[in-house]
Amino acid sequence: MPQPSDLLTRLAVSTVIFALRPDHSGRSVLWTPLVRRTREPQRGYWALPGGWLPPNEELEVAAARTLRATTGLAPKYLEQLYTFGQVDRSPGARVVSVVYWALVQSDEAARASAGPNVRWVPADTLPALAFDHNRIIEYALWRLRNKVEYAEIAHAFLGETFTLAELREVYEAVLQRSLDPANFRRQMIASGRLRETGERLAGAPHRPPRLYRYDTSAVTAESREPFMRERPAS
Amino acid sequence: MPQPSDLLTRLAVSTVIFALRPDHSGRSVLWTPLVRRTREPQRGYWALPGGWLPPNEELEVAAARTLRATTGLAPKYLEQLYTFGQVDRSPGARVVSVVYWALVQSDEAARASAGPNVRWVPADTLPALAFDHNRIIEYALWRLRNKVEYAEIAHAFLGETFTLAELREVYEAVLQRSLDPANFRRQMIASGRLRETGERLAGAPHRPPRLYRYDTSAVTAESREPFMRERPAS
DNA sequence: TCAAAAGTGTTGGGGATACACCCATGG
DNA sequence: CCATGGGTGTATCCCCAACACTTTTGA
Repeated sequence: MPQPSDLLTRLAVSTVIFALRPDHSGRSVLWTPLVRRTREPQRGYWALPGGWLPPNEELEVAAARTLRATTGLAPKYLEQLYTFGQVDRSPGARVVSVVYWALVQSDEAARASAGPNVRWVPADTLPALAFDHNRIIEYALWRLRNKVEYAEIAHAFLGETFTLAELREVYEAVLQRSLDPANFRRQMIASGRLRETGERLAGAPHRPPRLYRYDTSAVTAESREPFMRERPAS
Repeated sequence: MPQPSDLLTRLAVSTVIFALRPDHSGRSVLWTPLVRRTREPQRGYWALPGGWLPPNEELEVAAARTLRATTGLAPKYLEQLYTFGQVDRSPGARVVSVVYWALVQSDEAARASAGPNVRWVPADTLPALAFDHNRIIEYALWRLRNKVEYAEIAHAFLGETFTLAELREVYEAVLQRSLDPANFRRQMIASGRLRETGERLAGAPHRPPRLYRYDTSAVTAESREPFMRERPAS
C-alpha cells in the first residue's frame, strides 16, 4: 500500500504554549516560549517547540513531551489546534505539522527553564519566525480568545485555588479589555463550576477575597466536546 | 533530518461528506457516502472516502479530489475537521489521518454517482465501519450541528437561490428540531447576509415565497475564521 | 371561498451591561 | 478613619421565544 513517493513527506508535531506574565508595565499579557533552530533549514530563526512524530507515540503525548522538554512544565490544558500541510511551507521537503496548543500555570511559567536556545516572548508582538509559525501562533491566539468566551479554560492559567479577581485578570489579559467586576462575579457563579473553598486570601490592605476552586465534575455531558480530557497526557 | 523509524508512519487524508436527502418517511435527513474497502486491512468494511496524501498535493485539494472521485461532486463547503493519529487505530501500521468535512448541494447529491463500492447512508444510523471511522463521523456530526448554530453554512446544502422555507428545512434537518417560521425569518434577515433576488417561487397552491441569495461579501473581517475560503479547492 | 404557507405584529422573560452602593480589612 | 478592592442590589436594554394575526396564492 505504501508508495515510494510518500517517503518524501514528513510528519511533525509542534505546540503553541501560552502563559500569562507581566509585561514591562506590570500588566499581565500572554507569553509564549520559542526555540532557536540549530539546524537548516531556517537555522538561527526562532520557531515553535516540536519535533518529528515518533512512530509509537500518541500525537498528544508528543505535544506534551516537547512542551516539557522546552519549558520543564506540564500543560494544564492541551488541545489539537490544526494540521498545517502547505506543500511549500518548509523549503526542501514536504512537512506536515500537527499543531497543538497548551495553557500552562502562570506562576510555574515564571520559573520555567530557559536557556540560550529557549526564549519567552509576548505572543502579540512576535519577531519574524521560521516557516509559517507566525501564522500558526496568530491562529492559536484567535482560538484561545474565542474559546475563553464560551468554554471554561481560563482557570488553566491559575493554580488550584484562586480569587475571582485573579480569574478576572486572566480574562482581561486574554481578551484585552477590562471587565466589570460585579458582572464578572455573577457570570462565573452562574456557570456553576466554581466551588468555594471556605478560605480567604489575607494580607492585602482591604477586604480579603474568597478563594475558589474549579469543579471539573460540574461539566455536563452535553456541553463537553469530543476528545477533551480533563488531565492532558504528560 | 529524517530518521529511519519515521518511515513507518503513513499520512492519509479522508473526508466526511454530508448532504440532505429525504429518508423513508420523506423528511430531510443527513446522508453521507461511504466506500467499500477492497483491500486489507478491514477488507469488505465500509469506510470514509480518502487515500494516501500525494507529496505534491495540498491537504485540502486531496480532500476535494477524493470527494469528487467518490461522488462526482464539488464541495460547497470544505473544512479541516481533526487529525486522528492513535497508534493502534489501524492494524499493522501507524496511520495518521487528516480528516476534512464537506457539505454538498443536496439536489446534486440526489443524482450523485454510486456503485457497488459507493453507498450513501443516513449519518445518524451508521453500520459498523472500518477503523475508527464511526467516531470520526460522530465528531463531524457534532461539529456540523454546533457550527450551524453560530456560522452561516446552511446555504451550502442549497442551490444559488432558495426560499426561507428551504433554508429553514436545512436547519431543522441538521438540528433535528422544528423552528418557528416567523422567528427564523427575522433571524436570517437580521444576519444581513441574505439578499432578495426580487423573484418568487410560483407553482404551489399558496402564497409564493421570495427567493434569496447568500451574500458572501457581507462577511465581516472580524467574524471570519482564519483559513476559511469562500470557494473551496476543487 | 377555502386551505395553506408566507409574512407581520406584539408581548413577555432571561441574560447582559451599567452603575450605585455597602462591606471588611490593613495601614 | 480612610483608602481600596470585595461583594450586593437594581434599573435598563436587547435578543429571543411564543403566538396571534394578516396576506396571497392555486385549486
